[in-house]
Amino acid sequence: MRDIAREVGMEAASLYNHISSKQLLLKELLLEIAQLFTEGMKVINSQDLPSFEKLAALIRLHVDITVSHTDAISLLPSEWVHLEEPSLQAFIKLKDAYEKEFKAIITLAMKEGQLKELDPELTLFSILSTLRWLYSWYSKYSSKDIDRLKEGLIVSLLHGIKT
Amino acid sequence: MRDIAREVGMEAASLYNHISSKQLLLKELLLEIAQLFTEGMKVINSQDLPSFEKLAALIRLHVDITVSHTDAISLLPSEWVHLEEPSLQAFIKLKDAYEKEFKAIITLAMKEGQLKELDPELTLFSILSTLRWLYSWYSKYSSKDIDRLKEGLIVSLLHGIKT
DNA sequence: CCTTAAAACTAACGATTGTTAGTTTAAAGC
DNA sequence: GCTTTAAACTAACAATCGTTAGTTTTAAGG
Repeated sequence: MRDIAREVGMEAASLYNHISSKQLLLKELLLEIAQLFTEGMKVINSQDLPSFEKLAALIRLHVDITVSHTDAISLLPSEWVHLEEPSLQAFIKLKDAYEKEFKAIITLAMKEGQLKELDPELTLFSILSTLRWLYSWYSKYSSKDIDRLKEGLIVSLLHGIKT
Repeated sequence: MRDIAREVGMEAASLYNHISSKQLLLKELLLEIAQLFTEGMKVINSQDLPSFEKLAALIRLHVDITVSHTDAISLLPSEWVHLEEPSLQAFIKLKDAYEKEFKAIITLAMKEGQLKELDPELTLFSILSTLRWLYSWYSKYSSKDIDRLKEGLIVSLLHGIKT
């Protein structure tokens, strides 16, 4: 809390005029981001798209959220375990639901012959790992290149890199 | 330190008969793993293999180290930033060298027409992200399925998932 | 100008952190 | 059986943690 206070130019105690606890601060940051993904998934799933295109849209969603919320999203992979109940359960619920829907799209795409018939779990894991680590890396792309990054990821993650 | 002590069944102070500081504990864990990757890369690079096969070998290397050192490797992605000098510089040096060699193999594979001519940096990032997150996920595979996991990853990451 | 309310401050609390000092226990070698 | 040494213990330290209480400053409205 003293680090945060220094960063915003006040004393640690003064933070408590704005936020009631450190734990609540973490919760608000993480659940806000989780909501963004949940809503993005909802929008994409409501559209009448081929499942392969839904996967491409999900990749673009991750890039967009990463670019617009880089700081908060850098906490997501490692810090959510420090949430306390009931926030922890709420977060896990959103996370599990998101991954379940993501996997359902992958499975459907495989059934429809748009993807190779591989292990859907491994495929999900492989795509999500890359998208979750984006924040630590995307800064090498200028804001103008974000679209190129999106399409590059779609090729890498979906079409494959082998000739 | 008290948590670690409880886990090994002794008092926190007793740990100092075996290790001189918490910081040194972190350093030994992380640098040992970093060495494993560095040596693995050296072995693979010394072999006379097509660059595409070197990439497959690197994927197998990551799976092997993840399986054999799961606990220590789970610290690698997020905790290395807490290393103090000079260990921090030593670690970064190994990390940078590893990524540089990995990228060189990717670039060569592209030049030789074994991979599509994509952004090598993005390709590296995409592969490494997945391999670095393996630890949080591979436990769903039984020890007999490790070979299947390796080959599944090679397909996903290199050959691509699209039909 | 005076009042009021938001938001900063200082000072300190109890808990926890990594670590040290000094002591006791356990096991091995002569 | 005595000595020695490794490795456990208890007790406590200084520093840092999140947080609270009480006070002062700042700025807006009547």
